[in-house]
Amino acid sequence: MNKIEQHLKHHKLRITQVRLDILRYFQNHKTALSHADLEQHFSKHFDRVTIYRTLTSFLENGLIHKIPDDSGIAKYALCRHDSIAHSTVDEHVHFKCKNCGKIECLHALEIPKLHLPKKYKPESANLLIEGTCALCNA
Amino acid sequence: MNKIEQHLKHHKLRITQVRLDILRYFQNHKTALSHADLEQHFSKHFDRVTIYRTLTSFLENGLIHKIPDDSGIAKYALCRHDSIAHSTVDEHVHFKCKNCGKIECLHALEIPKLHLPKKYKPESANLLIEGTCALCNA
DNA sequence: TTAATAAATGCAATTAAGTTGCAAATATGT
DNA sequence: ACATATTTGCAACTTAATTGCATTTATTAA
Ligand SMILES: [Mn+2]
Ligand SMILES: [Mn+2]
Ligand SMILES: [Zn+2]
Ligand SMILES: [Zn+2]
Repeated sequence: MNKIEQHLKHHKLRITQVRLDILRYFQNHKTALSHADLEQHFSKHFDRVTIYRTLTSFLENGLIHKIPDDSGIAKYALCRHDSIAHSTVDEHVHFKCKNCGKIECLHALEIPKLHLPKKYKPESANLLIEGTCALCNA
Repeated sequence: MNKIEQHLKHHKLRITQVRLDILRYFQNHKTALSHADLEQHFSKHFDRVTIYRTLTSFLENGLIHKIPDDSGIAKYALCRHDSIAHSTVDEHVHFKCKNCGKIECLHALEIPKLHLPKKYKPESANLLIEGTCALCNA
């Protein structure tokens, strides 16, 4: 039982080929991925609906998170609680490059807590910064 | 020439019935609206494509802004530069209620500037806070 | 090792959001 | 009132995502 299989096990997901392959693919990419990205790469091997359902199962079981942007196309990236405990919701900033279009997780940057108007109860937050990324500025 | 007509004129848009009606509708609603919301209300009077194109023209001409959330369904709200100058990009926080589903602009809350990693050049930012709103907590 | 079973997959069909082309209608400036 | 560029309605189309169902597979327990 290798690392990736353990990762699935740990999140109570059955070990199947599509899950192993897509999980590894996420691990090898530092930028967020859309269904279309995965379909492009895996359509020879798996049905597009299976890819959708794989993303859904990863999302529901906390392996990945969804990153909203104004495009309306869902993008996902790995959660980083590679630690033992299945906890610590890691809320971090996302960066979208206007040049190359890629979205990155800035795990080092926390989203600052704001003082909301009376009676508003915050539970989670999403901060997306747009601009040009390090690579495109090089 | 009333207030709403002037608003359109000021943004170099021709004065048409659908624009007057939809602009007024935005002014009367404090929460963000989707195309579906507008279609629900206006389908008797205007074609759905016309409503899409009205939103696009409002967006391109700075009357409204688009608010990204994880639903993938585009929501829009009025920009508030009712001032004379066509400027001052007002970047503010948005709040989405997990109970009633409504999205509000928190114009009073600015998005804090963060220190990004080297070579990243920020240009704009979107912050969406989710939780329960004042009304749902009352 | 096998058998039982719950879960996952592939495929076809469907829903839903948004876009495009084009002819007809209309707003605006002269 | 006229000329013209813009806007509108309608039909068709694209794209993203979902659903139903029969088949296959992973897991657990005999
Ligand atoms: Mn992230
Ligand atoms: Mn707003
Ligand atoms: Zn870039
Ligand atoms: Zn609410």
